[in-house]
Amino acid sequence: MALSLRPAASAPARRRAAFLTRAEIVAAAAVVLEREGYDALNMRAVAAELRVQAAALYRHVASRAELDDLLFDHLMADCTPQLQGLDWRVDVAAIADAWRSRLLARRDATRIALGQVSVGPNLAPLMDAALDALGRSGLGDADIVEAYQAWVIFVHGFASAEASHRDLAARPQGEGLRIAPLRPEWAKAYPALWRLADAISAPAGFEAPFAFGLDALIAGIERRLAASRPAR
Amino acid sequence: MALSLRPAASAPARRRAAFLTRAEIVAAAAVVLEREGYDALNMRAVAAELRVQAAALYRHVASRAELDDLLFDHLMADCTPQLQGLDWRVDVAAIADAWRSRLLARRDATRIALGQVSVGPNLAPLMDAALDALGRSGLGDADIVEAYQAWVIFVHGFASAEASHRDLAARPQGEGLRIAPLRPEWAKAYPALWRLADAISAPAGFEAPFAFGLDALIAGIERRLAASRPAR
DNA sequence: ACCTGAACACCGTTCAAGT
DNA sequence: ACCTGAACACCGTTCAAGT
Repeated sequence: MALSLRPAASAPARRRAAFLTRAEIVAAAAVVLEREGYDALNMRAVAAELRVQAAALYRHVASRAELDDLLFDHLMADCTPQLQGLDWRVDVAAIADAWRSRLLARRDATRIALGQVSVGPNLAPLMDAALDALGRSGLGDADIVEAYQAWVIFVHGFASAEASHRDLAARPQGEGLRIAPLRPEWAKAYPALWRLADAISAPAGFEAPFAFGLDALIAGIERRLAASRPAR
Repeated sequence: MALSLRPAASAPARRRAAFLTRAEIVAAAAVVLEREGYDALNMRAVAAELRVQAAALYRHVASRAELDDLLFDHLMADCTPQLQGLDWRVDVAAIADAWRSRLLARRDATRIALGQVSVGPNLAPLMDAALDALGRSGLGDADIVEAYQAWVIFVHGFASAEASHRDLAARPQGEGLRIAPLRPEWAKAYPALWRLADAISAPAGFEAPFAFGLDALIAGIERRLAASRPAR
């Protein structure tokens, strides 16, 4: 092998000006995610974004799982909307809309959210706003927690379904093979499924069913309130 | 190297009696899943369960993703409950309960469901039963689809949350580090979160919030019905 | 203390060669 | 036609060695 004639053009990658930080790593992960998607997000890609070796990341984050945790919280930064603080129903709906919109606005955010369990500095104000709004309805603590669980599962579930439908629809055509090929012999056995299959696999939109579910949950809370204080 | 003195004791793994089949592969995948969990489910493990090389599987399934699809449908076999077919509300609730129970009864089923999009022979009757019951409410087709979407997302979302909470709680202690360590300085900034954090991270149970959400959705359908035929 | 270079175990997938 | 054996690319993670 001949020695390279060029000096140190692509040289030993001169040391970085400063040390790595967790925040820098998380921000780089967010860039990779937005640009290449979750399937391309890995420790080597994040390291390359920072012009660093993958092993260097482990000095600052414990594992890939922890990075995902930190990343998800990062994606939810400044998501809490301005609230009027008067009508709890309005606020609960506003937070749900903001949360859902953010999940859909950050590429593959719902795929990361799945393994997510910890509460970071960006998720905390969002959760607090939701719990506070639910509390202003007059519900007791146990009922607030129940309603919150149902509400947050609904918001995340809907965003996940919408995101994965959008991904599927955007496939190069042919990759979409995995989409339900309903079998002809089911026409008679499963008439309701047969009749509605197209509408289900290519829904007109997600706003309407989202609003339907959200309204139903809010109405459910109102009914519970009415039941708990029977007379006035 | 000396020749082995033992004859064909652990010999060339005598050929299988019959050819592999898709059904056999899916069943083996289900066995591995139940015994070792989703993290240990991979092509080599499924192949080993069948005493076959991993590459052999690709003659019968296109990819790991397709195997997951087939596996999920397999896990939902015979899940459709006996329905009275009279009151749609009762039936919608019964199907939701059966669906949720099955998701929770099959180890890591909710983790597979996430990528799931195709409709197999076991999912078809379940979906048909749900759509049929919703249709018996008197809703129009567009509304049936909306209600179904909200309903199925709620059922799957709840089962996912319950399963992942159960997994987390079952960790050897110490692995649970990823559970939200709320920061002390949040006590004042996020009082609602602070007050309810314990109840949220260690919910008393999932039956109650599940029933709450399900009732709310059914009540939401009733309200829509009432709105669409104002007088009788 | 922090990062590099090299390695290890693991996993989905392909492919030529056997039967 | 189906399966084996071997390989490839890839990924999370570890660790001794450099600075």
